[in-house]
Amino acid sequence: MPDKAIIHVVDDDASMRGALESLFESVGLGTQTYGAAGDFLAASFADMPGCIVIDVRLPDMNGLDFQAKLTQMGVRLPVVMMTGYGDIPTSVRALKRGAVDFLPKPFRDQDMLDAVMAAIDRDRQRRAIDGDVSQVRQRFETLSPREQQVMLLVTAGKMNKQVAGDLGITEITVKIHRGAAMRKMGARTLVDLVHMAELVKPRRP
Amino acid sequence: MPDKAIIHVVDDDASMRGALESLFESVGLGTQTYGAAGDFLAASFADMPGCIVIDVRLPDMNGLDFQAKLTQMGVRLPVVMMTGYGDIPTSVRALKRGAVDFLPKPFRDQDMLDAVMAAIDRDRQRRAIDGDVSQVRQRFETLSPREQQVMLLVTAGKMNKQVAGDLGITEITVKIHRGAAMRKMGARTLVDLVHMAELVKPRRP
DNA sequence: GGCGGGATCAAACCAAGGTATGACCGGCCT
DNA sequence: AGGCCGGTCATACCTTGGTTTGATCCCGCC
Repeated sequence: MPDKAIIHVVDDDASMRGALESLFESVGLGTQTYGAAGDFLAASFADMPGCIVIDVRLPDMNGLDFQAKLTQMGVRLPVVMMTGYGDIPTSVRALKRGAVDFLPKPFRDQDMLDAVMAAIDRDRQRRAIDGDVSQVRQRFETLSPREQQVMLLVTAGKMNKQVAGDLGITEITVKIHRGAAMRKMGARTLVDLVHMAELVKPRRP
Repeated sequence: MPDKAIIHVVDDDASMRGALESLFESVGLGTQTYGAAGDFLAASFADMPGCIVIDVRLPDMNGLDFQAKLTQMGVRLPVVMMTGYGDIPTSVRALKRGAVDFLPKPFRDQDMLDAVMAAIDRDRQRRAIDGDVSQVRQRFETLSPREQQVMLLVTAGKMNKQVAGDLGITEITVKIHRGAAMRKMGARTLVDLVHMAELVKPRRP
């Protein structure tokens, strides 16, 4: 494990914060606590792997709005919801919006730990994927505009001469751009380049 | 729309079955009703697009077991759960296992229709993807064993001579198998073949 | 026995991919 | 002005990809 996971606990009940903190610390998980949703959103924290454990009903914000806020702010930590007075529609909505779990209070320690572990796992997976994608995107940005065009056309299955035709240039020039793209992207083969182009293009949120 | 969607309603309450049937029919959705989970599971039906609407608490089976049974039987219709006496953990479990929605009774007609529409949509998307995948897999099966091997190695980025080395044959033979694979798979370019190999290989359930 | 399919290989040939060298141009920054 | 970068192109040369023709071998099936 490179980074220790951090659990962000958001609850207005101080005793609950304390209980969760000692629970998480007891299994070696780092913990950060907040008394209000706003406190968390205002806090700047290193973007470390982990998750958020939050009560759906807080004085300053409800869980659904909190989720929306996170999305809007680009915070992509998985969320585990808990509640003392929740109803089914709320739990359904939370899960549909991506919450990992939804625990009614009181819950068993083990259930909370299971939920948190699942959330951390999801976060690690997302980070691994996002890391690859952004690395490839970053390299793609270092290509000159022409090189980018050529790469996209080539990885769409066009032959050099077709690319040349599409761009109104000669095949030789295409070869040069293509070679430069391969070098800069670190692609050994065309197949590699195709897979990278896959990561550059699509949107799947 | 090629096929009309069918909603499978499973509930032991006859009046609920009737109410849902008329609700769905009123918006042009085909409906099939069952008084018990076993009735549905025993019924053989054309695999048409649609979804299942089922009460979580039935005399012969609960909703969670029903979901497991569906998976096991290879029935992949989306499930909308409903209940009169559900609790949050049940709803959470159902959604985590893939249910599209979970509606407490009584529900508003519009909520049920929204859920069913979302489920049908999900089903159509799945069918579209599955259709492509199984079509490619089917074509892949028509390749001779050698052609399959060559195709997989080539789409992994290996050069013909490397493939030849790996398989202990000459480059010429590789070219022949490769050409045959392209023809049989209907791939115009290597890029096409790479994308098809993508569909043949992975598992994502 | 003969027939077909799968697998193997070779020779010959053509098309496409890839690199190196060298050159010219235009814009931009110092 | 000079330098750098991006883009363009050419010539030359080599590697890889891809097809055709033709041939051999083995195996299972009618």
